[in-house]
Amino acid sequence: MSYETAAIEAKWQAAWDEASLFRATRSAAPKYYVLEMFPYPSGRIHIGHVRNYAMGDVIARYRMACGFSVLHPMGWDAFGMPAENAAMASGGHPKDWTYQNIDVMRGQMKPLGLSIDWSREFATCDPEYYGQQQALFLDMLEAGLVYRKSATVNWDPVDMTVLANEQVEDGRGWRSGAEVERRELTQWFFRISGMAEELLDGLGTLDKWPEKVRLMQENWIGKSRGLSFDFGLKGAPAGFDALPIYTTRPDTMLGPTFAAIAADHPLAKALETDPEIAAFNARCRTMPTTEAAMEKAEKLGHLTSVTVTHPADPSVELPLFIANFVLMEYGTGAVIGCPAHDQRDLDFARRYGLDVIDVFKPLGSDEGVADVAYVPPKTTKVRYVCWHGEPGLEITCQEAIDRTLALYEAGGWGKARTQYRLRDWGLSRQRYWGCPIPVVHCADCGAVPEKKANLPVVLPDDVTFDVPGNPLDRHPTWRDVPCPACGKPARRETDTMDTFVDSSWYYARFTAPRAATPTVAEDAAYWMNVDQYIGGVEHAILHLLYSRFFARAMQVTGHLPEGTEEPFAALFTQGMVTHAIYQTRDGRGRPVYHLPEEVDLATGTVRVTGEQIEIIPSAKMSKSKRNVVDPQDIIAAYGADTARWFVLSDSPPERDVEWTAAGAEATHKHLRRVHRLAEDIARADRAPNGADADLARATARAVVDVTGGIEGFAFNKSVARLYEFTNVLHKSDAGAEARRAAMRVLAQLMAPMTPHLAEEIWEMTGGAGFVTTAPWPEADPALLVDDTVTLPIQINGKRRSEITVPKDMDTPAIEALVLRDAAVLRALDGGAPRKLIVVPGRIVNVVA
RNA sequence: GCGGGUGUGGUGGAACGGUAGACACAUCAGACUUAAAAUCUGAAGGGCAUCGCCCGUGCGGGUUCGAUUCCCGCCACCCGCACCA
Repeated sequence: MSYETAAIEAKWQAAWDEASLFRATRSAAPKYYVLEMFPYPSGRIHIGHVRNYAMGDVIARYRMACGFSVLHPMGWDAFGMPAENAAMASGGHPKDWTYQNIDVMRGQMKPLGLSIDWSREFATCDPEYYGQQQALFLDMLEAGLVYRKSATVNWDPVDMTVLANEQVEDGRGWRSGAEVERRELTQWFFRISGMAEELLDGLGTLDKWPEKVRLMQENWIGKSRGLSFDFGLKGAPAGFDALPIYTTRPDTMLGPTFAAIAADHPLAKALETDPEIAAFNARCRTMPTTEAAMEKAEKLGHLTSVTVTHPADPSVELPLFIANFVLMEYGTGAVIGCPAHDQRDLDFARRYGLDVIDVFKPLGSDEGVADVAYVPPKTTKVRYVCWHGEPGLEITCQEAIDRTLALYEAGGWGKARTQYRLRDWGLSRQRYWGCPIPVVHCADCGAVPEKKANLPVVLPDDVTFDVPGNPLDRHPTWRDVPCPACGKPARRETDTMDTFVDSSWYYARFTAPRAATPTVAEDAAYWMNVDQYIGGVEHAILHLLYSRFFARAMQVTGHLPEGTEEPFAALFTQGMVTHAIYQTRDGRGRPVYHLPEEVDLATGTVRVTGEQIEIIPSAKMSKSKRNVVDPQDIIAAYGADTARWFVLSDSPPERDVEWTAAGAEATHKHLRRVHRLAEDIARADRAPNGADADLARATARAVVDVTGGIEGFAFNKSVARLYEFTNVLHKSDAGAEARRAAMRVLAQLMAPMTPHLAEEIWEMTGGAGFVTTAPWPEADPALLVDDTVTLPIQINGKRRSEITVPKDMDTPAIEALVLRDAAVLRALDGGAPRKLIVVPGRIVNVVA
């Protein structure tokens, strides 16, 4: 019998299915909830998906073998822009496109043999799902967690539509090429900032999250303590008496030389009677809205005729600028400029000829700031040149900050305040393919929540995408509904929800996916929280923070029980699968991307055209860059087990992995070798002999190491140990029964990674039932200890020799042996060692 | 720009502060073959040149008996930056 992957894999998948092995049920057993971030149905699965789900499956199958009642579901993050883009490009409907993609991708995933409970599958674009989301929204609205306010969007003046940041290229709309404007719209917001402190505190309990993710979230929430104060205003338009400011560096309050406000600041708008200011503000509003773009853009300002006066000393009068680097969304939309101690302020001051006042200097130096702002860590002790009448005060910046806060509070010039960088979550999207916001706008009653009885508010199917913009806005009838409050004709909200909303509670929905309420108390109580969540680092902030917010919001609204405020008990962030990008340039110098199979790497050319390619190494796989690898070919050629083993081996799971086609073949060879070995061992008839004990020890070792690798998310190490163990078993001349027993253990250890082959081997070698449900093997501790140990001998820190000694030999005895070692004698050349270090059980170092 | 990572042979990578390169890919040699494939066995960081030594974990410093690991300063690349999912 050869290793017929297709037949073997189909056989066992059918058998698992028949036995409903992966149907998650509440039971007396302890539960374990494994979840991989659900996929966006982009068209076909790519190798990154395989890596993600193979990892989750290892955990799920391992936990199942350990006796847990496992929940391992799968669904689809199905709303979003690509479906609308496809509709615009090809004339189809986003719904058809999405569901067809789901069918294709489900069809590609099932052959992988994942231990998924497919009975719980849903897509976020199912009305049964988003209807419950609308119910959640209404409850959150009632609980005061949702509100409306004005916010800026990217507006394409030619296409007359709102653009996502992604759709803005160099400040221009990606379709129209028109210069993008910022425009204000009234939009819905989740009050996530109100939970900033809780979300920050909660991070402290997440000891099974990567440190880096907690750090990133902490920095994102950005708690700071600073000074809140008002600048006085001179020459400002009527109604503007003061300019509120918040600064995290009150210790620099003696060095500001200017103040600046955002172009969208009310004061800046009021000054637009000056045509130059109007023009400057208009120019600012054509700048991209992303923080990265603003920070990188050239710092521009426009001097106003208004001046501000210092709160502690009104005789100090500073010029007021409107500046493109000040964001209205942050703080008060106005900043204090202290050039000596902020690089951005310094660049600005140099550009506009403003003074630079040193507030503090490094200890022992009288050097003033030139081109580089002096910004030491807050814990650094510095010399304050003149701190409120105390010259030469040598304290840390933090001490100076604290003293300044106290001084300003005492003087009534300002207030100490805690502030967060975290902004409220704008959820309105002016797009069709999303969850409709269940609100009706009534001329008399205002924004009225839809009645729960009328949910779901279903997206209309009869829409077209021949023109840009939101089809809901131009639908002839969908908008027209009676006001839920007064019954008069009113209009539906046509904005839909950010797709992040969909993915912020799906984990909870999986616990009762068909329920007529968002969740069911008993199911949520049994299954929550997710014990192991797995996904890409690119979600380290937004998705994970939003989910943590939603879990809390669902508690507030009674949809989740106590103890679920941290929905993901453990998080693992896998690395991305990257691949080189192959590109050429078109006539206008714009990049044209080529699929890996279209290029000839030997010559570095495109096969068909012979054009020379540029290779951009190691980039995130993306459809638009055409550097996506389809795992289908590997699965078709070698089977699912090979694909799974391949993506789990070699690279550590948290690390990005550069995909190369070579290697799948070799992986398959190994599995074939294991299969053949199992056949030999199953047939063999050989009496027990002395090697049985050695094999038993190697088996115990393998159990410990492979288990450790799985528990520690180091599947690559588990795989390496499995290779080693296979080699040992291959060479072992132990008796037939001993080898069969070891082979069964090998099957068990391989089962989470290559479940089909493992079942086949288990069956061949006389295992009972499914290897999938067989209890995870345990190692006999007695087999793990060796009675001798080999100690490397270092001379001056470099390995020169080694000795093998009994495990419990004492240090003086070891020292004596070491001093007789040939290499040591040679190095010492008759002299005595200056030092002899023996680390018991590990190493010896001779300092000559 | 800001926040967070990563960097080790030809390649993927391994290594509680303790033998750098486990395990594998690719390579080379041998066995089996008429031959090839498949399979099996073995070699291998670079160098000087043999049974010993030198150099080697992005770069430059430091701590230590000993540093891939800890500290300081750089460089390169990757992720995120709030309307991509």
